[in-house]
Amino acid sequence: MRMVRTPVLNVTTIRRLKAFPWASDQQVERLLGQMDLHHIEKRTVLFNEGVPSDSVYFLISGVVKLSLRSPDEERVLVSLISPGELFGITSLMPGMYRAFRSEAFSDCWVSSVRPEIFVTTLLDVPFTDFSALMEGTVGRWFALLYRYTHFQGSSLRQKLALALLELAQKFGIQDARGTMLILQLTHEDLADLVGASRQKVTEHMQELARQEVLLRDGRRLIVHPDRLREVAGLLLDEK
Amino acid sequence: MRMVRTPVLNVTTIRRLKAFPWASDQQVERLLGQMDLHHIEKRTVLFNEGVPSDSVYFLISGVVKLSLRSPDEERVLVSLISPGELFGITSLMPGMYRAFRSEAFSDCWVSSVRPEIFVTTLLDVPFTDFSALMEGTVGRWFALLYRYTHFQGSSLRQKLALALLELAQKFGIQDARGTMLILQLTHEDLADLVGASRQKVTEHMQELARQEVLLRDGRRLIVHPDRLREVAGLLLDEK
DNA sequence: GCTTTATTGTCACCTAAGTGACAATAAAGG
DNA sequence: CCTTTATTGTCACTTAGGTGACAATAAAGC
Repeated sequence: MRMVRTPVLNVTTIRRLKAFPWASDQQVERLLGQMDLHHIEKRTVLFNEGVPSDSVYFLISGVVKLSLRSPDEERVLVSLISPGELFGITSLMPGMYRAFRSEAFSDCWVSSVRPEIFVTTLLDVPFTDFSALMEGTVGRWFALLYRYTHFQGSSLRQKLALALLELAQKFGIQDARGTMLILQLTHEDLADLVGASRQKVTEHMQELARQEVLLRDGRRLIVHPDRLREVAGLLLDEK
Repeated sequence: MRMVRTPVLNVTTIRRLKAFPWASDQQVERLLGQMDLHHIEKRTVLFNEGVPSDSVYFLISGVVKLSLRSPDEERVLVSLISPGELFGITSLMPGMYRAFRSEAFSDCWVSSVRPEIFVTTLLDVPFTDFSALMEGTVGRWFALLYRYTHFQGSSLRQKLALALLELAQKFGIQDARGTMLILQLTHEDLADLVGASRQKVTEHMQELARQEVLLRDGRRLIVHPDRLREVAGLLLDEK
């Protein structure tokens, strides 16, 4: 039997980890009183991508790994979390699902708390207000991060589909034939967006048009989000 | 002479653009009273990467492009902003510099406001508190987005350098020989992190060791952040 | 210390995408 | 309408990195 000594979680620990440097001792103490402590063994999954976000986590010791599965079932390692870091912060935005899987990369001590408590303790403001503001501001960054992490391990074809999907959400209007992008994009713009050459984008766009994933009306694009999602290798419930 | 009609910027406009849906009419009105309005011609640069962040922007009409220059002087198109979106939100975190260049992709109407005013009007909380909390929570996402956007148009060698640089910041301790990563990483982990094959990572790691950008002490890595930055193709003042 | 398992090193071969070069269209400007 | 310029289409060729296969080490378990 392996002995595990429970770490002390007090203001001193928090200060040593350089977490929440702006918060007062009282605030930190109040927060600590409402956080619980878990010991997580290496390779244990804390949460999976796609599940509802209902806690904020704080890493006390060990290393946590954030990952994602790519279209070809490989795992993309998105980030490694070091002690003193918060993670699982999709829970600070309303109705969001986990974007990444988090699992213990080594044995860890982790503390968790409900996002409402986290916010109201550290900032004297109603959670719903804070949360809505977060979504309106940082939500866009998040969509970007989503696209870029999904680019990893994707083919040009899949990257194009992901990029067009994002454009359809932002610039699409419904049309009898699908979703029309109200935007004059050249193949060169698309190439810059997915990090590819103009020529290959031309080739793939023709291929996508041939397969009726999209069609061109002059220089306007009309796309089928469902088929794009399929091409991008996303499950139908994602995003 | 081209006529430009100044758009009306009132609560109705904001509601039509579906911006700040959570805010009350009074809040929106107070905010509008403190925002100014600019007409920006196509291709005009609003801000460049690397300059201090001192305003939040709101796009009323047109399209704004966020971009980045890659190691080989190409431009990476990071995102296209649609009407109703906020951008330039690095200014919501303390002391941050612009990560991307923003320029008008078409003729635009843009409104701007100081971040302190933005936050205190929409949320009844001191800006410094809000800003610090943002940094402590969302700041990590931002670092991730930074790495992923810089991956675009980089070679495996450069991606490895970027990834190791991030790891050095998180898991590095000073050592006589450089910055030691207190982390047992296999080449396979690194490969998952940069989206490459294990074999090629092995080859490049040896090459980097041969050029004394890093050295191995058993399974521990000791890196030279300055040389990594050079390999990654970052200017010395970046990050 | 010896066996087993994980990691690293190396190579030949394959493939997706980059590149240069140019023709074919389409849009824009007078 | 005609000219100029931007965009798209196509192709042959090159290249970075993926892949499979296996040997050489190193670490872990007993």
